[in-house]
Amino acid sequence: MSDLEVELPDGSERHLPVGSTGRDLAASIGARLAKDALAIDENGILRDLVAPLEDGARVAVVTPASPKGREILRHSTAHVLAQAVTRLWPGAHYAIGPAIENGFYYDFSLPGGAHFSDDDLERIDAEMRRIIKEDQPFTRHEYSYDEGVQLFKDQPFKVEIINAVRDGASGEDLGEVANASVVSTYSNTDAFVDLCRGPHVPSTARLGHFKLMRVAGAYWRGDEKRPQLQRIYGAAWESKEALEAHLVQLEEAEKRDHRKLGQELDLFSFPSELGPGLAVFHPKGGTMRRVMEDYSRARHVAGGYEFVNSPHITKAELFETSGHLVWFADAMYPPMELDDGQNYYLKPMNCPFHTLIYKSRQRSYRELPLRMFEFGTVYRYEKSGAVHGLTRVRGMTQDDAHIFCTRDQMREELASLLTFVLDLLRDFGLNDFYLELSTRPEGKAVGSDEEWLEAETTLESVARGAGLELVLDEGGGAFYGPKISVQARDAIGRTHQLSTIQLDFQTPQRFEASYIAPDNARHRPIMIHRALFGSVERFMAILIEHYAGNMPTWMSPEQVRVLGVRDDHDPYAQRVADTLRDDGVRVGIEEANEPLGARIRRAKLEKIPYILVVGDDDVAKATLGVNARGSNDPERGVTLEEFRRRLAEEIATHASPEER
RNA sequence: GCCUGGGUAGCUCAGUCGGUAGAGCAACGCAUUCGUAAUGCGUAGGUCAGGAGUUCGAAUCUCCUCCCAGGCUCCA
Repeated sequence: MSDLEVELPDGSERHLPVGSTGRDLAASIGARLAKDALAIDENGILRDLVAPLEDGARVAVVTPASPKGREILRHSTAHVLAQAVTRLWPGAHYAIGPAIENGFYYDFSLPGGAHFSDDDLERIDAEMRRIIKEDQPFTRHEYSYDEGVQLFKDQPFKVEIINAVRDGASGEDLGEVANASVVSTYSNTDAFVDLCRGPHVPSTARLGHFKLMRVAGAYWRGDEKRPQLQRIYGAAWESKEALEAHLVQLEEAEKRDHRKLGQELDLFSFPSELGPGLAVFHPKGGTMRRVMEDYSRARHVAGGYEFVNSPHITKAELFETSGHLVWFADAMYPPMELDDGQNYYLKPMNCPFHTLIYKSRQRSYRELPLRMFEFGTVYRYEKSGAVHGLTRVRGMTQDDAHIFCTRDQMREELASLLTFVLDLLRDFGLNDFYLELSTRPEGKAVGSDEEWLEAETTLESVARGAGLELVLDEGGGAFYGPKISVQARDAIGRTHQLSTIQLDFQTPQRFEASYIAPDNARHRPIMIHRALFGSVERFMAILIEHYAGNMPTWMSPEQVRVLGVRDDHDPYAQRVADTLRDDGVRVGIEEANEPLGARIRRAKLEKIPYILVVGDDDVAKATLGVNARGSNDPERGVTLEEFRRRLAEEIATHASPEER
């Protein structure tokens, strides 16, 4: 009897009878593995456990607690969701249902234009658990395209997918497709059949650690001109523990939500009188903001930037010249028409203003690079459904600068800029970065191919020179040029787009900006747009979430609060506070009208870095009781001098009390 | 902009069948003087998001508008 031979991940080889399957392989390795196995990875392609093995293949058995295993679990759970929905809503159309990070979703169109409600999730959940209990096998079948179309004649979305694949469209974004020439399906015991590339778990009994999370609208194939479908999101994991850990993590993220903390810590609010996406900063949030801005200003002074200012509104002419009214009008507030017939616009960007400053007189090559910085407040008419806390607003302040330089200077300027950016972000406590290169947006860009190519290749080589991971974002650039963006991972592993650096050959041309070079002729400068925080509001939101509201001491609105044990200690508490205030510390005091415990509790809830408790011993010996944020045992008898020294160092190094 | 779900005191939330509104915290007043996460008593606080409708009567039912959340689309 002839054998086939496969290679395992550890390099060993295994012989099995011809016709053996992944399941046979797993069984030959061990009973435990056979029980765990969900599918196999054969030469990098995932296949069902019951698929016959290929001679000479490199094979790995896929188990649940692995990235590939989870993907299969999630995808299979999505199929069970679709089956449950079709049982509960006969005639429902199902579209696509891929595995996603932490779970899965499936898109539906219900008969008669019905919609899911939150209550339906419970019914669907119960139906899914029934299907899982029925231990239905997932069985693969293959058909020709025509057979496939016939099979799914009542499922228009499936037919559209089959036709799109046959017509050579990219299958990637469709989530579930056939391979080059066959339409594959998976069916369960009853009438449910789904178009799918596979693989799936052997049986629904292998599933069950899932939770339906929410229902949402989603456009068919992500296109807002196409019909909107009903999407159900779910989380799915390999075990009860893993699912619960994920749900706990969601709760953690919720606790860090800057909108919640902004309310609790009295930092900012969104009065409904102002409208969506328009925030006001309260004194504490205002202090935090001032500290961030002051620090940024100081770094920019040191970095050779000039400080400029520009108004919030301007005649239409400026944005006609810049191209914004052609390319960016969707995101601009409608114009105000004035008596003289002029249209005035709120500015969505600062660059045209800075360009005018550049043009205000003739420039010499000796002035370049010329770096102009402004905390520029801009207004963008975001779609009402897009605004989100401080991270997506309609009025925001950018830490915006434009650098005018020669082509020869461009590369070096970009390289030093990247160092400048990363240093600044590190000073705010972010350390884990990668870069993203966004290239020319198809059909929405100005400038010649040569210019774009030069800009993109220059940016790419500078990005590579930074030694960080670089990810390509095809077509994600601005209409006037490509960009590098710095992405940062926060304390709980989420990534945020922060700084953007954009290269722009277009604006100087459109405004006919020039400089006189050593050859005594006019030359065109190039322009670099860059915002390091992105926007002050958004950056603050990210930091609040990164630190869960426990801001490093230098950024805390109130750094120290002094509490006397009894009211006859208040004068000493006041002297301590005065001394610290003279040191430049933001210090508060709460008089002894309430029990000490209550005052400490309040200060803790406000996340103040240091609570100083002073009583009889302290008055006698000029000492303090130091209760640091994050610590459970307060320190007694610290001299005022010692505390001042420690605090000054902590502030200077941007450290937090938790790090001590 | 679109889909789903929301909006009750400064905050977090109850409010039954349609019968004109309640708690805790916060605020304010008085008392309390205390060594590391909630002292006691009292007072005040509401156009139930706004408007229209149904009804003898609306926080509650219907419609419209505004705002919020989660998604989609878009994006810093």
